[in-house]
Amino acid sequence: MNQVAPRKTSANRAKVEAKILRAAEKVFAQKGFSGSSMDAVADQAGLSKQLLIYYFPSKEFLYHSVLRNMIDIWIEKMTFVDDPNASPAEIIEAYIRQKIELSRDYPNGSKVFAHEIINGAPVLKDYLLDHLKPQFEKDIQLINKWIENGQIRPIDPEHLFFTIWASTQTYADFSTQIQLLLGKPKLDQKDFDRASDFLCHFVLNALGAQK
Amino acid sequence: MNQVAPRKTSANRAKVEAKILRAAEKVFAQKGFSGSSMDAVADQAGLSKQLLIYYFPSKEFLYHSVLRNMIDIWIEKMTFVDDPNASPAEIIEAYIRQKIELSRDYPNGSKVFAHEIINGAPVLKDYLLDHLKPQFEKDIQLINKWIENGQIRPIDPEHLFFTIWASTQTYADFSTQIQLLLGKPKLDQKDFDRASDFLCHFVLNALGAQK
DNA sequence: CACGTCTTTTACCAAATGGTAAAGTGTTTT
DNA sequence: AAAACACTTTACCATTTGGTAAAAGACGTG
Repeated sequence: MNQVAPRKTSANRAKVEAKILRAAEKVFAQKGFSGSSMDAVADQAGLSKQLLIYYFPSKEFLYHSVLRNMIDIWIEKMTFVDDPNASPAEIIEAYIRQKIELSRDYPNGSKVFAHEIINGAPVLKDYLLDHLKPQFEKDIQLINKWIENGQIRPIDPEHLFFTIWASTQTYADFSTQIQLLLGKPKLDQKDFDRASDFLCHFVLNALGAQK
Repeated sequence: MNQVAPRKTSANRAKVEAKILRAAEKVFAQKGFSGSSMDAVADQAGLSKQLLIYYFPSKEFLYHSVLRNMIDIWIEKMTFVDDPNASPAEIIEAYIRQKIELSRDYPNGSKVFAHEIINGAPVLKDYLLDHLKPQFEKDIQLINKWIENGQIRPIDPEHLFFTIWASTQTYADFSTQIQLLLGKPKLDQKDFDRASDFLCHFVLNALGAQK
């Protein structure tokens, strides 16, 4: 039957699986699903292709696992925190900062999603419809309420989200371009802070939202 | 029986090449370079793989041709029009609108670039350094002058560009997601107009730029 | 130590991939 | 009409791809 102690082998397996998922995330981030090979993932993870296949029996399963590993935290950060006591400015500022943190902390995850969406979201489409869209519509309503109450300027709430998503995720997805133009080999904490500060001021000014 | 002037064969070749480039753009847009096969491009163009290879002797050459085909118009639209008589608001509004038009008119080109940049810009890096960066730095200076003159609020000019680029290109690159959330099978002219209007108002308000 | 279970390696394989070679067809030029 | 050129098809090929099968090793438990 089942062991009481967390069976040494299982513990090991979890570690190997985590290592593989990190490696796969990196490879898929660069080349997308079709452009990535199991061999490349195995190399990146430091094991043989056959062993990789032992842990993840197919490329599709591996890809789905990578997505599943990120999707919940991802969608959570794409929706507002529901705090009825906070002001619009506070909610939006917290929102922007957490999105930038996501780009900083999970650049590969962000790129995997970017590939998936550019590709037409063949895998994530249903999930986005079921989980992101309802949240999105709720958040739209909240923004419309703010507009009705005169708390922010009247703007197109849908496009506000598209703009915030795009301009926060660009620090992950297009980091190469940004590094190139800033003349930096890599974006550091200061760059992300500047990005957050810029975007918060920018968006709050655009909305005419007082802190 | 046949035209003498612009050598019938050459004229035909130009047409076939154009057809192939359109097809390749579409395929590369979906899967990126490594994810695309010559077979897929040939299929999309409606000819045999061998014939495709006759016109474009290698996949790399085809990819480079696709990029070369877009890059100049692309970089041109990423830089300000130098009109010393126009106000900041006018320049920026024109800039945003032309970027949105680019997303509307060349969604596949935009996605090919997106793949290329996400991938680390292996092909375009040098070109961006040589052509985009100098223009970028010139435009930064112009914005700093506006700030000094009190024509717009003081903001981080670099990040202003990153935000405008991201939020205009998202209507091409992430159109799947936007369609999904707007509940539309395709973005139409009205959607692009709304996006332009939103972004112009949004950015000009954020900058405190009077029209 | 012998047993079953989990892990790793070795050996293979059919399909897809980018590409070559050359034969055949059509068209233009001399 | 013949030579020269441009286009298209057919045949082929080495490598890479995702994946299977099974043997060999590692290891804790009875």
